[in-house]
Amino acid sequence: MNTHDLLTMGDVTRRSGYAASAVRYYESQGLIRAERSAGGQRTFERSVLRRLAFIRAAANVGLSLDEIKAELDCLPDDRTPTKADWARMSKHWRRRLEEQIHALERLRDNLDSCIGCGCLSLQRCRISNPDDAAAAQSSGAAYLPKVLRRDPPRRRP
Amino acid sequence: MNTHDLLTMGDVTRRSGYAASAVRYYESQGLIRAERSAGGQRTFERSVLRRLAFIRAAANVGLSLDEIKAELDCLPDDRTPTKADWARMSKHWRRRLEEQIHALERLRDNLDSCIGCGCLSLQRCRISNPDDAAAAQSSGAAYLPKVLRRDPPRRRP
DNA sequence: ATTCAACCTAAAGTGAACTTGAGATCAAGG
DNA sequence: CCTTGATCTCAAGTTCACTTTAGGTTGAAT
Repeated sequence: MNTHDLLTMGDVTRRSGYAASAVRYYESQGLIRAERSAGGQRTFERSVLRRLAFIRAAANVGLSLDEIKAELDCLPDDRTPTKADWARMSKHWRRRLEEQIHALERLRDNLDSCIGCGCLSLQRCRISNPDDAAAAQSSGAAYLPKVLRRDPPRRRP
Repeated sequence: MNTHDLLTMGDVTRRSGYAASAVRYYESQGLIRAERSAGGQRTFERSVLRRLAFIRAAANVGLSLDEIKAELDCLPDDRTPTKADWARMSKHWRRRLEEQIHALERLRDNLDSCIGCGCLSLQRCRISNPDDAAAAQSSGAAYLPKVLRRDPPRRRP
């Protein structure tokens, strides 16, 4: 560990939990920045740890690296983020989180009601038999909460 | 649309919302089954729509195709699933859904408390500054809910 | 001075989940 | 019969988010 306020790659991997290859990749994609020592080795400012933590959390919320980069780009890395910066970003996240939570809750509740409804044959239960609804309406899988619906193919982050 | 009770590829793509290539892929992976017409074209039983809806929902819950296949393999496709079949599978899902929901809620609440806590500089707030906690403890990103933590590298579906 | 872990780069590889392309065949209407 | 649109197969390509490999350099400790 470096007592100086610049971090080595080793410091960063140990403290962020990311592999060096991932850290280098994030740098190559412009998500984090690194200076170089005389010999060409990376040196990081402490703030990179915050950015990496942010990246992990955002990825967990389901943002793609491109989206994360877009968010980070609004956060000038030469100054400490202000409350306004943070609030702006979190509004974004929060909406996403809430959507995910509600979508999952709806899905869960549909499961519950299906089990509870006694529709043994699964013939008329909406969740188990969405094809009829689809045939009647035209769009397939209509019972799925919108946020979770991956329309035609998945776009997978 | 076919009035017969066997479906063509076109019926299936229209009614499931999946692309033909995806349907063929799922067949190749053993997630769904198809008979063949004299000329070699696929014909599907209606139940394939249920399976496809199941696949989409399960994928949305975050199951990989392998996991989905494992679940589907417990569902004999020659008979209508019983309540027991369904209950068994849903127990699996439900736990997963609940974990995801709780994890997201915890993340959201952390965001809230961070915004509410007035830590303008983000210097001492745990969510914005997990590096200090990490340094003190040793494991990085300790504030992330366990289910969401993607430890070293991502496991990405 | 030597050693050796820690770093570096560039390019290629990985796995999941599909999609695309090429070229051939099928099925149904006119 | 002919045309047209739907399908077929098989191989190869795509995207994402990294990791692995190979081979060379750095820098702190002995």
